[in-house]
Amino acid sequence: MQKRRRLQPEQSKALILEAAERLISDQGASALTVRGIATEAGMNPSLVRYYYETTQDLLIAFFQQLAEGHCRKIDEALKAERPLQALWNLQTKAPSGLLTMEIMSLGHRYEALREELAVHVGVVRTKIARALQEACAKTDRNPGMDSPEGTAFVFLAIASALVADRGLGITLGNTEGTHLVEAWIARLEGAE
Amino acid sequence: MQKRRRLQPEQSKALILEAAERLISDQGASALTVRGIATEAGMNPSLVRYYYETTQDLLIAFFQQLAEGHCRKIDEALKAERPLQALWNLQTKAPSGLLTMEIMSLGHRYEALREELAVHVGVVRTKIARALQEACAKTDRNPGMDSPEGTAFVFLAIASALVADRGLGITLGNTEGTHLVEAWIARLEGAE
DNA sequence: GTCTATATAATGATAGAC
DNA sequence: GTCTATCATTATATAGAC
Repeated sequence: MQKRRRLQPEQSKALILEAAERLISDQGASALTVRGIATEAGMNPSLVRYYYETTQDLLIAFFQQLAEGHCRKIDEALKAERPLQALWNLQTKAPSGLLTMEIMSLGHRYEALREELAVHVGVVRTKIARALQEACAKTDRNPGMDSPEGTAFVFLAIASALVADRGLGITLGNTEGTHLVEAWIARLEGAE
Repeated sequence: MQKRRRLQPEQSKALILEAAERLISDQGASALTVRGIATEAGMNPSLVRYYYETTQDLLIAFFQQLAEGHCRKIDEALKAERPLQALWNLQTKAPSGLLTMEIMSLGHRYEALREELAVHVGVVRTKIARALQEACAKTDRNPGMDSPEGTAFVFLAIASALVADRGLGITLGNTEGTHLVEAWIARLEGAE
């Protein structure tokens, strides 16, 4: 194998995590091997292990970066004119269709990842719950929203299912379900 | 290894599929190996391959059996006094928490399984959509339900998320989300 | 129908040269 | 920081004895 030109650690690490994301998205969690990542990133397998001792370490780093980016995008969406619709777009229009599902599956296998995942989901749901409350307060519709957390859970559940379906080629009811949610959002944000 | 007493093919096949279900539920899709199944089922690895040539063949057989059982349970639930609540119980009280998620992940990997999965999801959603229509017609509430398929999609999305959350130890908003859905069902079935 | 034995390939992991 | 070389383990898969 040809020697790569010497890179900064941060560059190599970034290449590794990008390769991991591509592999999981395209081929599923079970395709995530050290060798596969190395090939995908155009480097030697040993180099992957040099930066991440175990597969779980790599997964944790990968997920933390993903979660951080996700939180940033959520905070951006919250500043939009219609935050709920922006959040809905963020959660459903994501290009990496099955990534979330594969991460849950990996969380089933790796205890440490599962804990990270649980924390992140908690943060996201709390953010969305707050957005729901604020939308209700602003438009005076449904001002006594019974449970923002419960509604946030439902909101995210539908978005996840939509993305998973798209990844698996399932379509029955998706368009109509999307319309139901978007109509509900429009009503809540007084934009109908 | 001690020789097992000679079994009927159907018995051995059943043992294999049961072992597969336990493995996937407990340890995730990536734990599904011929050796793992054989150990779990108390038989020789070669015997597993005698009945199922490839892992994909085994998965297809496993899923078809699972899907068949699922359809049977749905049809039973449809005969209940409150079919929608019975369906909700069926979809959310399932003991095998992460099984559905793992199967979707496997579907990501195995093309043939993905197709089986898509067909089954279509059948289930259609059954539930019909139940929704009938419930509306019966109680004269929301008689012009705009989209039974869309509502069925939403119904199943929330149920799946609930089960996945339970498997991963995520709880934020689940209780409240459940109440939202159950109240909605009660209203639809005129049982409030 | 059940098992032993084995071939082949891929896995995670380690030691060490450069 | 990057690579070669190698190990033990585990995977799928076959051939054939009983």
